[in-house]
Amino acid sequence: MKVSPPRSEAELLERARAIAGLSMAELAARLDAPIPAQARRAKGWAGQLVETALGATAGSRPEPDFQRLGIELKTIPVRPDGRPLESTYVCTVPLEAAEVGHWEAAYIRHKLARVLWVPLVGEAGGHPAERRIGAALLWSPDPAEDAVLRADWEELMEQVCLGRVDTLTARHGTALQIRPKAADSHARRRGVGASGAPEAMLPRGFYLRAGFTATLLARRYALGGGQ
DNA sequence: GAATGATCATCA
DNA sequence: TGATGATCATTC
Repeated sequence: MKVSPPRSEAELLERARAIAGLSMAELAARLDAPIPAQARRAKGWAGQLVETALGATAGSRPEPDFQRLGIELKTIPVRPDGRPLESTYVCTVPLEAAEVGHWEAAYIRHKLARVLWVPLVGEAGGHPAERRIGAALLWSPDPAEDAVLRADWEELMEQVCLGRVDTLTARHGTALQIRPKAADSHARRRGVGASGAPEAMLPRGFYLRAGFTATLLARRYALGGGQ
């Protein structure tokens, strides 16, 4: 089944409302999509299905999911109490010095400028198909959140630029962290080595910590309704 | 291969 | 139990 891109923010939010309350199994049935037999084979399945249902366009290209609207779509697994089960992948970490600029122009900042969060409610360890689609939240970082992200990004990217990627672990950063992001631990990309010269290294990704996304998802209740 | 979509498996 | 590092599927 093919869904056309939403023409407006209102249309996107209406579509998100329309699928809220469905289980992922029910959404899969509507879209005539198969359900992976094993949970460990289903990484990314829910996210891609919700993309299809809402009419996202980017596929695996480095573009916003809703290009015309400048909105990024993120599904996020949450417990029934609303707390995220996992951290959230954002984008690849630029490992070559030439790619690094300043926060205002950073790709990750662009990517997080406007995000439609779609919670998928379920228990830890449950099959993704059993999760239920929650109420979506269209979010932009407030000044405090932007400041936190910026501070983390500057600290982390300084290390990258200095060729200290190998000393960076997921323990750095209060909201944003850097973790491996690859098919396996043998994958290699070009980056700034310890000597300052280009060197092959493990690709990394930026992830939002669960504590950060928990707070941002909770904001809707604090403000009395979100969207 | 490298980007997207993420969750799994393990250990502190 | 939660966080870290490793891994899985799909697309371009």
